[in-house]
Amino acid sequence: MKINVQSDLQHLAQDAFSAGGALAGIGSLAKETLGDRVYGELRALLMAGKLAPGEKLSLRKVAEAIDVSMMPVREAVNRLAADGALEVLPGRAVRVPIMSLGQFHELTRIRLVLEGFAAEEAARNASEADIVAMAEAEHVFRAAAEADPPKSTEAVTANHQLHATLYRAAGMPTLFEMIERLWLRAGPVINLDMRNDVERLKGGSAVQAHAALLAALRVRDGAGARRAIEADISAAAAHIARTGGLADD
Amino acid sequence: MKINVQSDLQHLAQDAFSAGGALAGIGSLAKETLGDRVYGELRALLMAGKLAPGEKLSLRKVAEAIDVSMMPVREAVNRLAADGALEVLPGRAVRVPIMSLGQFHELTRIRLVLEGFAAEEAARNASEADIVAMAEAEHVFRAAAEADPPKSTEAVTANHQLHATLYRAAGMPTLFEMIERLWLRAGPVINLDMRNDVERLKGGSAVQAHAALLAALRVRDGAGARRAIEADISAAAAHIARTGGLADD
DNA sequence: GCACTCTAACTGTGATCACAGATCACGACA
DNA sequence: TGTCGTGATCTGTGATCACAGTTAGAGTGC
Repeated sequence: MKINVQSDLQHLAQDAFSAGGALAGIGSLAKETLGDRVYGELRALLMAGKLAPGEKLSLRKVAEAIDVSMMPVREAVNRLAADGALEVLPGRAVRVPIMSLGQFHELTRIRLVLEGFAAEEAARNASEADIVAMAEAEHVFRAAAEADPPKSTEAVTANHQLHATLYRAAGMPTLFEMIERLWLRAGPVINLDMRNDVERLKGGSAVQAHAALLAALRVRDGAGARRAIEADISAAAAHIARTGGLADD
Repeated sequence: MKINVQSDLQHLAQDAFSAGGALAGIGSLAKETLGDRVYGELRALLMAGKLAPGEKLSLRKVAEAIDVSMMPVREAVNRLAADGALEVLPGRAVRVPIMSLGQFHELTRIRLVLEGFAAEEAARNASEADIVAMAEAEHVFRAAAEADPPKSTEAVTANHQLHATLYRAAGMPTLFEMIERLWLRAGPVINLDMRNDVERLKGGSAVQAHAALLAALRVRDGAGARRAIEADISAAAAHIARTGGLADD
């Protein structure tokens, strides 16, 4: 497991090198620090579920894997810990938090409120370009989910892109950040599940919810968009609560 | 201004020394790091509105003021920046974020959703002890607000305690943390306003909302509790939007 | 063969130093 | 007197070292 982590980190380090160059051109003109880069890489790893709950990280190992000193890693880990995406135990150890069933339920209820609100706002404010982008993401997601065998990684990415585009379209940056933070917490659980249980993708509840969402958005039906998102979240959460192997606590 | 900040920091450093000792006995048995202590002090400063929006901080000055090295301050500032409570500008500067009117409106809308939800949950789950604690906080708040001259600092503290007790009573720790983070962002604006415009306290809209809240809680009226909190937030936000001196952007 | 002890390696935390970029005040020139 | 340049100072970032506490594994005793 540790070995997998390191290989993942090295892999992402290379990706981030090129991706960083691309982002430097597109994104903010402000030069990003090394700490920002490490933060982004660890964040992507967590969001994609590449780091399993309970998995321990070592600042030195991570630093060596992506070829920087310990300092930027410390900064990144501290920020992720502030986000609740990592946990720094008093006993000199940092790990991916282990979520209990109760915590997962709470997270789901908050997601219903916050993402439902964002969906309703997005129905009012989304541009045509936003809706087109979401339709494309939905198309990619469905293709990946219905492939045989399902392309789980692509499905996870497309699913996130679909949701992120929706929430960004609400036009409330702070709300978007808060939701992203929730996804960061849920990522290890949700995506680990999606990858381990690809059959769920073929069930179609997600595809169905996404279709209903797009239909609602096209007629600016805020309540309908909220219902669609709530159905999507609830279905996924119910499945994970059953099979996610969460601690009883 | 800078001088005030430093004196505030030194003041809090002394307070935190004794408070830390008390907390060590009451709170988590895990020994807190220096970084945690600095984080708590800066957080308290921000929450109380002692640091004005736009005010610049210096890692070295803060470190010297509370007599630690730069490292714990770096960690604390990074965590606060992740919370959105501080801002690290690319151009080697860290400051309290300046909130625009639009950002404040967004923050208020999110607060209405999140704190309204928490109030509704609290109405279901609050214990008698919780309600008693809130009644006491309300009493302290009213006394401080109606005194002549109004004791603004005490009022701010009591107000926060009242709300915090309510949200904690919802029994959703993650939700509570998210709300606290919102307060941390709004703190510099809200409390700076409360201190500068103590007359608002005498207006009674807050006192009125608090009374309605307690009445609703006592009969487990979730919808009523939500309405009371929404009224409290809306009234305060409307006042600040008028007189808070927020940037137009 | 099993349990225990002790040590060596490893952990995050904190301090200190080096460095490049930003800032600001002082001084020179027009 | 006004404006521009310039260098001393201060900024956050990153690296390196020291340290105490934890952990895991090898060795020893039963």
